[in-house]
Amino acid sequence: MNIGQAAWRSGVSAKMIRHYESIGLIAPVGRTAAGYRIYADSDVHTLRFIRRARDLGFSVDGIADMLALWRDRSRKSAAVKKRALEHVADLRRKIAELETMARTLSELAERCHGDERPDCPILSDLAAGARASTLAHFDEFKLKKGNGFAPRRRGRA
Amino acid sequence: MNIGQAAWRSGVSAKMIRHYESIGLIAPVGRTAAGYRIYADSDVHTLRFIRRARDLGFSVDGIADMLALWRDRSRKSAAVKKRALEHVADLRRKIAELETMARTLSELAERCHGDERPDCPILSDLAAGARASTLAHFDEFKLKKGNGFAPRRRGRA
DNA sequence: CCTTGACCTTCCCATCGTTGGAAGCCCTAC
DNA sequence: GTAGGGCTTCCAACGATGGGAAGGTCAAGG
Repeated sequence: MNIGQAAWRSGVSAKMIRHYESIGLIAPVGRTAAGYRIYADSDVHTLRFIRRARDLGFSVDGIADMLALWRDRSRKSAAVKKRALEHVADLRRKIAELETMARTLSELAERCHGDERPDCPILSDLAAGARASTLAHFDEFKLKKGNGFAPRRRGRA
Repeated sequence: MNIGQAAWRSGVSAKMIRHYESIGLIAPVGRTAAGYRIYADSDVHTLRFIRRARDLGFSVDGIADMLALWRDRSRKSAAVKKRALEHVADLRRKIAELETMARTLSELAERCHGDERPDCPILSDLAAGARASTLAHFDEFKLKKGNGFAPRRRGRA
């Protein structure tokens, strides 16, 4: 079958199939005399695997790992589980991050009148700026710069 | 002060300050004869506002909106609240998405022995592929393609 | 005076996953 | 044989950020 049908059957767009081939996630498939890519059912199967992994939020690298494990019939399920749990941990981290944002922002919004008046704790918070999360970067910065960086007087700033 | 100190004080990297200027999020600042950008305390204040908004997950467009509201002293707090709550809704959507992934994946991982044996429900699930989330695309696809697209026989695929 | 080193400038490239478009060939149905 | 779709490749963009090169500038110190 052509790439269009493979895309349709797998749920991976033709565009992405070509992309995945170009970055080496999937091996190049055969071509017709005219240069059209030819896909077999097994290729569609692989593409569905990829689609499903993508839906679970795996990165391309992660998908590559999972694909390799899938194809390795002597794999240990421990290896698969490990990968999966690492990914779950990543997801949880991300979720916690977003949760913090959402919580902070809805707390601020709750305290906002939301009427005709201009005063609003949301803007006040943003304007105040220097708070916990915003202060963290000072350390990052000092660390990143190899330190010895602190409030030394800068030229004629 | 120079860009480096403005970056240090605001928590926005010099790189990003230049970037924000180039995309019009912040107005171009004055320059010395040598072309160095010159920042005032008020600029640092604006940069901190941006930094804080970014920490709350606002996109550049969102930040631009918030900045405009901040500067508009006749704004209605309702407008600010609306924007903020829209963003919270976006965050919640994202969180729900990630939650679904994490939950699915940890359920699968829970059922995985995680030992020397090769069989693993995680890989089985990925390989099965065609399930709820993965089937959704058929509709998307048909819709996107203007329909009348269904299983019509394709040439000699 | 000249060097050193930290700073600044612009410009290009990379990331990550995905989509869009353009130009042009191929295939099939009518 | 022509219209229309599908296929090909290549180039670009999104969002936010970082890395680095090549070169100008500034302050301090020998």
